[in-house]
Amino acid sequence: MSTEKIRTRFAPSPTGYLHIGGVRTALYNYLFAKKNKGKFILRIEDTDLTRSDEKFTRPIMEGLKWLGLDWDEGPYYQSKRKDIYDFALKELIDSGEVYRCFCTPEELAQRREENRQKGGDTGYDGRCLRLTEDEQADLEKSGLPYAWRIKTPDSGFIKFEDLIKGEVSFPADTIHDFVILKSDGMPAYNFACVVDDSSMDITHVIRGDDHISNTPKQILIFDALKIKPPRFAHLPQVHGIDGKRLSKRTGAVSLAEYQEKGYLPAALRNYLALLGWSTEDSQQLFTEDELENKFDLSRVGKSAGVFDIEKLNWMNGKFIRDSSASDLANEARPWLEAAGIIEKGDDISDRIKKAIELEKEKFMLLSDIPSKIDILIKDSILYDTKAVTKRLKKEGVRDVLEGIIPILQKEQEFTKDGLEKAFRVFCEDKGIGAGKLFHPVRVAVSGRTTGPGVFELLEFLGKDRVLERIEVALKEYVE
RNA sequence: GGCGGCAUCGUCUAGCCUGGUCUAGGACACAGCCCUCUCAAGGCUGCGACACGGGUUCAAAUCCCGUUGCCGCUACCA
Repeated sequence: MSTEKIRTRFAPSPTGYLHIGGVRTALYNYLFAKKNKGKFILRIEDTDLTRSDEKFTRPIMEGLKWLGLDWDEGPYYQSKRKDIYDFALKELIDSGEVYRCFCTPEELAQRREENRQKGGDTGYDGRCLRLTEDEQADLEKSGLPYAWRIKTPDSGFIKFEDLIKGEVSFPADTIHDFVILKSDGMPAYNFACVVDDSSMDITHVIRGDDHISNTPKQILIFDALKIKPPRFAHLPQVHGIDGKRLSKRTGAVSLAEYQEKGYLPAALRNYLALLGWSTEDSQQLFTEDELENKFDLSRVGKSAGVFDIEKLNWMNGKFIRDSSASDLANEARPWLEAAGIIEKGDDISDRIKKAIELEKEKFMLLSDIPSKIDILIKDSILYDTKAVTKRLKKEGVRDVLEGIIPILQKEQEFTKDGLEKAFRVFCEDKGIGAGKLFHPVRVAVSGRTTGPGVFELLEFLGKDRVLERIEVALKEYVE
């Protein structure tokens, strides 16, 4: 065991919302750091001045926090670290590892297209490397903007040992001299990434495997800088149900959407952890501590996974059922307010918590809560047409309901046990099946065929409201 | 096209390194049954996979080679 202090990082670029695949990458970085008592660092990769926007950094950070992925350091912004990249570039200039390139992006794109048509190599042809010193000086004097390219070897192999994929090897001649400093003065991705990973002492680079072909380029930069590269772990991709990269068409892709739909952070974390990682016994449900203790990069799979919303839904319901009514009520506050079940800023009453407790096993999402408990909380209810037809517009219902009223009135305690006993006796006396009474009563007092057990329902509503609703039902719906 | 990665139930996966205990285990979904005043929850049962083709071996999901398929990269984007 080395005593090396583990440091991981999540490095999103602020060019849009927080993608769910990115969130999983962040989670794995976080878990790996926690598991090894290391540090998790947040770095914002905003070197693309045209696509980056400050307005995206906030939702990214809020999303991470919501999921419980708090970072130990940062956020560092690459756009504010220009001096560091310039310094590294200076080193490479001094050691002769880089050269100026005066080709414009347009020229490059055109040449690339031509080469592609011809079916040839699309990489940079190294023409600026062949510029004579005089030519170079002239071009520079003319004020033409230029970029810096790194010299890459044209024979041999670039290999590295990936913690997940094993040994990965690239023929060097497939990697052409690439730009490390753009003509606007900003570092290109691979350069900024290398300089930062090294200056931030990142020990393990854990990222999506769409970066695997960037890795040899980065290794080349590390080598040129004479720095030992970190360890790499390339995570398999997360795909949509169509097997392609996750896209809007195949479901929600932004973390915010899951939050808005009523998923619990703990459930999403659990689900995402299992999308690519597993324990030997295939354990499905984890507490936060278990996740941090059991997570292990060596047990991350190699193949891409499909994001399965059905399983997430099940897991969310599972976590909801395991939550206390009081915690649930607090988590559900935004939805309760939106539904008018509580006023903005009000305390959540014990009555609401009790209602949540009664219906807890039926929620899949937090957003399901209001529509399930409203019949218990609101003053007036809507009668479902189908429920009315099925249970109230039947022969004998009037007799039964009218007959039960005095029984209800007589009930002093109005507890579920007492009520049940009274109801069963009533059925016995009348010689009718329990269903003949229970079903109409449920619909009469709740307007629905579904909900808590009738006696829990009656007890919760209380005598006055029960009687009142039965009267309404009798008057409006029963024939 | 070139380069790279990947391949076990519909989906997430265990097993593969260290061949036999695998008539391939778990979970979601689906179907049925049980429980039951409804809806759920829960329990039980069922359906369902080693991509294909060659080797190696007494024995292969596991090792080797090839084929196919899928995905990614191939930018002065990250």
